Amino acid sequence: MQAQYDPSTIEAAAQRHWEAAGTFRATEDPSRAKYYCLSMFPYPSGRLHMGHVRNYTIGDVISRFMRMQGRNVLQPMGWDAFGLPAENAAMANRVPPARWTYDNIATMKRQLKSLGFGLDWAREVTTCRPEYYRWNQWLFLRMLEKGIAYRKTGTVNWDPVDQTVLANEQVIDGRGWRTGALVEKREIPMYYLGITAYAEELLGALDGLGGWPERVRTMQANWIGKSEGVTIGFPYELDGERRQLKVFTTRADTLMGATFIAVAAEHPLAARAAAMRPELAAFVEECKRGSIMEADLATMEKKGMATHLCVTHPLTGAAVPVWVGNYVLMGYGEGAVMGVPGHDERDFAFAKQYGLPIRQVIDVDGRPYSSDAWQPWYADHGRCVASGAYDGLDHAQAVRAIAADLEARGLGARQVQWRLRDWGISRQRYWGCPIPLVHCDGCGDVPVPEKDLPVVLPEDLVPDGSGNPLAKLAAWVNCACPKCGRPAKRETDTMDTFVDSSWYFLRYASAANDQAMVDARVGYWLPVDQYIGGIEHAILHLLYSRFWTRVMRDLGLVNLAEPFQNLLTQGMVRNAIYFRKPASGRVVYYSPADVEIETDVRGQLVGAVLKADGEPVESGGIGTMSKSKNNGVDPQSIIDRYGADTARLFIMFAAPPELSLDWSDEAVEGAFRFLKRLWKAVEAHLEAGPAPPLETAALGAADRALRRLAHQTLAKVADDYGRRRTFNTAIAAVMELLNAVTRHEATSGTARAVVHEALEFAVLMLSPVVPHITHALWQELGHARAIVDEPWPAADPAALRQDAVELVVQVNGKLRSKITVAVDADEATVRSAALADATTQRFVGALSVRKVIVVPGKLVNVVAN
RNA sequence: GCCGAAGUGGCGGAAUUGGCAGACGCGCCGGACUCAAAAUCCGGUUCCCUUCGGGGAGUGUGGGUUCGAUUCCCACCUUCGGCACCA
Repeated sequence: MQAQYDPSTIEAAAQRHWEAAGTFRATEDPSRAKYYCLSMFPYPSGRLHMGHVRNYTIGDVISRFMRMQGRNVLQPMGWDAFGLPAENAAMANRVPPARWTYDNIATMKRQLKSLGFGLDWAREVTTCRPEYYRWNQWLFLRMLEKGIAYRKTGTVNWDPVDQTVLANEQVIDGRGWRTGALVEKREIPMYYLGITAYAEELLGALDGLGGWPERVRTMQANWIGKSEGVTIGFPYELDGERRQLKVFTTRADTLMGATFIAVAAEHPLAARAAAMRPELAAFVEECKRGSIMEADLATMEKKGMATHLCVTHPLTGAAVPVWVGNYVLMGYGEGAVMGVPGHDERDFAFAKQYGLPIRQVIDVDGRPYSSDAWQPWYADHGRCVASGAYDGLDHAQAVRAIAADLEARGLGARQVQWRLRDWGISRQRYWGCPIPLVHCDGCGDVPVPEKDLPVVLPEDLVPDGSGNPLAKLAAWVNCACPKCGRPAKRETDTMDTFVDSSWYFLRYASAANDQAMVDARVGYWLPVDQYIGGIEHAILHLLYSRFWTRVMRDLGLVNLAEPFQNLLTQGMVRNAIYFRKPASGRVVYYSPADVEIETDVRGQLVGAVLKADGEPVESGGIGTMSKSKNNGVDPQSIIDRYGADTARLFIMFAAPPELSLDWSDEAVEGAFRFLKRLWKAVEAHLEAGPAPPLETAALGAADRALRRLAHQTLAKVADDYGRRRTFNTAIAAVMELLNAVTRHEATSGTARAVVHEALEFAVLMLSPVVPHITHALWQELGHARAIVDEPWPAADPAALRQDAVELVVQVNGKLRSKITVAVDADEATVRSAALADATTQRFVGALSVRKVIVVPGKLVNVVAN
């Protein structure tokens, strides 16, 4: 056996074996229990980053562990290959997005292989290939037929200089990223998918997703945002016609306190009033500028302007002024809200600013109300006051009574409102799946017939930042109308890339089928048993996938509603941030690899200097690895230097998967050191010659203790991998076992036999995390079968047996002593043993014992005073 | 702003159902080996006090429940993730 651990040769050998044996090729086998382990597929951005390594290592550990548990494992991989970064790269390098994307895929695939992930590459999916996205188009047309997909206008960011639509991330401080021009909002026709029709089901089914983190279910529930309230009509007359201005509210009990109405800038009534007053028109225009992002809308200064129109209060008949408010969203509810300054904080601030009346109509436990300053309890539920017939009613009673009265007059109805909006999928971008429609002057929007699918995206265009290059390609745009045959134009919008990722997990199970989107194999593999990905996808991607799967169910294509049975959301990978801020000019960030840390004698950080010039740099704390902060670590550099196993071990050991993980060069070194120690421990054991067979009856106390630890560790590690998913504690437990093995006096034959068993267990238990070194060590330990095909070993109950157990003794809750009692000692025996203990007595002293609490197998607490 | 998390030694973290706070690893200190260094191995390492037996404090802050709280409850502070055209 090699005395030195040499990762590069053993990793190449292990990978060759898996490749040659087709180890990870998954085949449907109804006689075996399947396990579908899915990691979120990457966007091919260039090279793998540490977030990918973390994601895929977690998936690979689970896959390999489940394989050892006897499951028929499917672990596929693919590429989320459409998207904006490819267009940005195209502009920067004048290379078509397709070339850039395919080159990146080749690089990243090589990297994934070098990390030793057990992936079934025969099922690889690439979303920018026509054989994949043709099914996006096909299903979109089915949705159009069913009315699930439909057309309406939507708001986009418009760059007036480049004459192009901007993504939110291309808008920086309200200006276009390339031109610096002030961004405008613009209404354009788009295609939407009716996810709101599924809102009730998507919300209700969350309860059944016990394998998902509670926080993700809560976030989804809040996102869907079911609120039960009342739609209220405020009557008014316009052009001699009686109309109603509708608002939605969950606080109909405060209707008597409504002193104004605020409408969105895009509301028809605002447009109508603006036509008569230039200053209002200017204000409406101002509101239409600026961000379409909710975070910006929520934090911007609340502004308004009177329309000088009034509507009638539906209960009192009083005139209520209508204002335009920049904080009212056209997309939510009716695009208008009733202003109740007395009991809503935002309305209160608005009323104060514009001198609108503030009225108390809810009493909370008789607390004194003053309209001078807002108090948080003003928004609490209470009883109606100054509300005429409704005085004295509580929240629920008042809502019911007011809704009934409004309904009787035809001025309102109880209604369920959703925060969730329909999913706009049109993108005015080139590098995406073409929306299969043709615009004909005579026939309107005509779907491309199924026989003409796919509508293939040309792959050789280079975008220049001004508009969509597809629109400039006459040969592609101009076509014949499928209905009347006359000249027509293709739709140049492409689909949101979330469409691609909403069903790729189904395609893996139906790989290479060119006749259908999905086939019967979905029935065997789905649902996904374990899905792993970043917490940043907790809402959108997961919600869209749940929706899309239901649509396919309703179209009779699949027989399931929930695609992901268990979900693990992994945390971010972070690293230190260092920078200098020159007196003039921009902040410069330095890679932590180029910075020398200075510590005091306790190891506490006192300063940092740049290696290049020895001058100090400032510390910016710790943040997510990113290009902008220059604090990323290229996984390739770790693989090249230490091997894939060290990279995998470090990343799994440094933190539990759900928490963010802080990079540490020293800890990587530590992981490498552990693997060297493991190698050396096996080598030293084998050097001493073959170990005799294990004779359990002949073991001494020390041998029995080591054997017990080895068998206990088997159960602990299986629980950590399989149930708790705390890979860090699993690895720590094997480290403890290895520490015990190396400390063990292994001179006798029986001792060597126990050590041999413990080493085999350690190697088997580590094999999901570090598959290459354990592949080699397993061979060295004398096994012909590859370790990847070995089952998880069974613990021997006899090895776990224990006669005596140590208990903690507390006096008044403080640890004071320890006693050893027989494992089956009854409570009275334990109690008297604790009280008889000399150290316990010293602390009890003259105090009288009030109570003795015995927790079997754990502790005794003596309460005395 | 709204929604969701997380705060424990010098650092990453452990404590699984309310029961020994700090497992495991990093760093640091001391020692062995070496001409020397690296590598490796051994020992120590929460803080404060100590007559070296031990004693006291301690899990972001402030309160509460309990024989017992890192764990449960209330309020607050800080940091991080998402907010619909980044993926």
